[in-house]
Amino acid sequence: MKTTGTLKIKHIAEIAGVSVATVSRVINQNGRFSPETETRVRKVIKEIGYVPDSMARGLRTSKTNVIGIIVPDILNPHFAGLVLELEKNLFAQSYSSVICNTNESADLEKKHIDTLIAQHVSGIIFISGSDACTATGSIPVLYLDRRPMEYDEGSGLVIIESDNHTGGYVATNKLIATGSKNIAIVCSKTMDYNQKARYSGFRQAMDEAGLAIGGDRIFVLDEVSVHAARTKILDAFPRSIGIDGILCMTDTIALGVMTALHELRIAIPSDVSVIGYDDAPLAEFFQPPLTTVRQDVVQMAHTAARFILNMINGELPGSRHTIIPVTLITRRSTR
Amino acid sequence: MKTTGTLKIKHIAEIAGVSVATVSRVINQNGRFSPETETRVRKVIKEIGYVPDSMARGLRTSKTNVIGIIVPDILNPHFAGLVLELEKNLFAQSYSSVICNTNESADLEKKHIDTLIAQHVSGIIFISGSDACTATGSIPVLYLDRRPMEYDEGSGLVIIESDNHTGGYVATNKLIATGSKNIAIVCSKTMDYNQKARYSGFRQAMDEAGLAIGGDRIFVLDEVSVHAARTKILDAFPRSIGIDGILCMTDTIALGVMTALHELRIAIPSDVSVIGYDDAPLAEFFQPPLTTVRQDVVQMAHTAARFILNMINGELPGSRHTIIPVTLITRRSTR
DNA sequence: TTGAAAGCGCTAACAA
DNA sequence: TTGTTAGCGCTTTCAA
Repeated sequence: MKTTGTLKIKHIAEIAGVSVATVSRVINQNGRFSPETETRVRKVIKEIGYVPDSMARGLRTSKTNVIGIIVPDILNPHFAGLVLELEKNLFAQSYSSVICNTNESADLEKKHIDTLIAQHVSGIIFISGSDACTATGSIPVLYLDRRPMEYDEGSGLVIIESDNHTGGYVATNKLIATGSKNIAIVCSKTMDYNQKARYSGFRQAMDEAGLAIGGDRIFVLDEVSVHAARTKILDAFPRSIGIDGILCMTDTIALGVMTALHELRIAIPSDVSVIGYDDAPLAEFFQPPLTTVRQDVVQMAHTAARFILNMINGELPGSRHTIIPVTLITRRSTR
Repeated sequence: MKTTGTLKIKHIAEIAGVSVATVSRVINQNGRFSPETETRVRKVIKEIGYVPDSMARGLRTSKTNVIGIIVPDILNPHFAGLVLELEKNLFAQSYSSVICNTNESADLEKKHIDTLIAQHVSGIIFISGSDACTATGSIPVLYLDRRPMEYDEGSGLVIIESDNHTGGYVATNKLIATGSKNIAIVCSKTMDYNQKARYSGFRQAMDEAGLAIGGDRIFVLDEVSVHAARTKILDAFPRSIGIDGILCMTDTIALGVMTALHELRIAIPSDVSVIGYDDAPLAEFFQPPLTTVRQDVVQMAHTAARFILNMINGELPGSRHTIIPVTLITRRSTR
């Protein structure tokens, strides 16, 4: 086994006593060739340790077996989990993943997309929800977890998301079932479609229970961070009256809320129940352990990987709009 | 701005009224061309949104501008941070990153390396500490954070790591300075070189203070996880006597330790001080906020990116063995 | 300062 | 069944 890379298809052809075309046919299993030829060629390839130059091949076929993954923030465990599972599934099908962290910047995202296109990636998975997919030409594209617009049959977009409406609904119902009546909600200024859906679930549950949604019980953060949530609660909570349950749009927010509540000497859950969203890796070790809505990251990524591969092969994805169920994880931050 | 990807250098040349060679020269900043030509060409490129085909370019130059990054676990915030910064630095220099998660499996790592080689990556950064770099042929390779063997001038390895010995040393000294005398240490069964170095710092500090290292105060975990740490402390702590300080090899371990201590109704830090390692994103929100050793992930990644690029360009890396300083972050888990 | 043209290694028509 | 050959889009001599 010599150092790969220096030998070309021409050498294989010469040694095997055939033409380069034949070697190519054997490698790619297309066209016809006699069994003897195939055996001879394969033998030479193996002996000599030949590996086709994926660059030349890619130039010729414009197929790379590389998938671009656009992700807003790989430090967020939810996205990291998605990326990890995606990479795992794709790799198992002989696809490489190029992960592009956008840090929520549209500019950076655009640059990344240009690079991916220049690399001729076979497909792009957007976890970012940006509408930059319009710039991707004819490359198969799919949205995972986030999406750029209200779902519309005619848009032609392929979307895989988790059941955010139900998530918000069951979380709120949990709060209601355990005795909360004056329920607050903490969300971020940039309400994306996921948060909107969670909010609509919240509203449905409140409506069904005949509970009012107080405008002064909707806390809006400038950004999603523990710090922002803590500050907001510290500032606004003392002025609010009678809040006995808080629905947080993410576990990160929930941690900030709980931290503030501790500082205000408000007991969780006896005074106030807190519920999060995502089931972050550490959520079970918060004080108290956090009741939260778990998204099925494995299933989401698995489905996305399958669908993008379908699309690359010119097939239809299993579905244009897939909604993955969520699970309520009950711990001790609710009564 | 049209859809990129379908236009080639030839189109730019036609529109700008020059030859493809000139366009290529402008893009690559080599050869000579008049300032007016350059301006005109750049304008067209920008207007039309042209991006060179990296495949064709790669075929021609046999340079891919892709770096492989081997990482054990992207879900670990420490590694995720490293990867994020690496990707950021590399992207700024027009390099793409292919992130390969090994899940600590040597088999999977080997497969990933084969793929990277077939893709003709320009270089590989190992965050995994595996010795699989021997299989990479003549591709520039560099170790970041972890390494496969005791440092040896003659090995020819390029290693960038953080100052683990000093980290263990200052952490232990913090414990000692705040009154701990019977100090325990929690590490994992698979003591890698980082943990060994932290341990040697611990030992030096203990020696200097004339403190004994009790064999019954060394807790060894089967794996690094909150759960394993919690279980171990719950089981072993009640049998140990007089422990008043605990040095944890990672923040994850520290969280498990603190959780167990809470359950055992042992107060932190008044009964026992706890100190962690890594300064995980959530460490400041633990109850109480965790004193820990922060590694300079940004500097580590920055250095690694610079060095691998050096090596790819046939230069020597800045140094064969770089040690990045650490910082003690004092919070309230120590007295 | 610029252009023409020869490939980089491979695949896929088209011929034989 | 096999071989010949024309490019894929780009960089880079070599000439002008």
